[in-house]
Amino acid sequence: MGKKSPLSEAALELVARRFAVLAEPMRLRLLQALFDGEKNVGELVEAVDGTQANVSRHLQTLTAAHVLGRRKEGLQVFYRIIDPTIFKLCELVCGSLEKGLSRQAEALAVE
Amino acid sequence: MGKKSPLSEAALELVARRFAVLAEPMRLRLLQALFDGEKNVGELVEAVDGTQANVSRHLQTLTAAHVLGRRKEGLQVFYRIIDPTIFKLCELVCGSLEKGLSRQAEALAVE
DNA sequence: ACTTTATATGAGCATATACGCATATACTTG
DNA sequence: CAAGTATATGCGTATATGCTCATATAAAGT
Repeated sequence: MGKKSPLSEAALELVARRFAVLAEPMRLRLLQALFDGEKNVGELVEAVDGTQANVSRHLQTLTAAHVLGRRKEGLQVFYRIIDPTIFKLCELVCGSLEKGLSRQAEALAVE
Repeated sequence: MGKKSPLSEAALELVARRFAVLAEPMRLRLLQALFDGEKNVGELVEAVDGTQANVSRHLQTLTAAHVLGRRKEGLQVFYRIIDPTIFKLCELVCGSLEKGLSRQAEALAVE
């Protein structure tokens, strides 16, 4: 597949949707909590300090987007990251933000 | 800087904000139009087939997020991508989506 | 100074979505 | 089958944001 052809409108909406899934602090906290492996909902609720209902909803969103995988074991449901690009995406953005912050730091130092 | 420490709430909001900036089809179209170099607003309006007002707003959003840079030349304003991570971010997401699509294609073929 | 051209912005409307509360569903155990 | 536990979901509300129309600003030419 080529790299230069412009994406169709439908493809752009998929890309946008993907970024939107990552555009919520609570969902990022969930992903962060899952960085070191699978957890069940109860553990996640505690890890991110949210309500059960809200955490559950965000987990649905991430699962529907194929970012997370779901595994049921008795009463509990375990979630895990199944999209390996998530790690790199977060690294890239964090790196970019660090540069931005050091830029700001410089500006403050100068003035 | 370490790679494993959990991000603060403030940092997570910055990361989320960054993803949110990329979570709109129109802004992605603008970025796509700028992939091969700087363009002025008029050219962008035509390239993405939007209204001047709307394009201008999205350009402000992207500029405020330090994704785009601005250069004024007479009556015209030229925008360009100044954040090099944008390219990699889009590549990663597109790659991930392609996998998703081929997964869907397989599923269709099987059933 | 007036007009024209390029870009930005204020106001209002429509839509999306995050959150909380309550309740439903699914599974286990007695 | 009743009760308890873990997770999901319907509903209402508040907030954010994208879009359009109209208008404002800024720079250039006459």
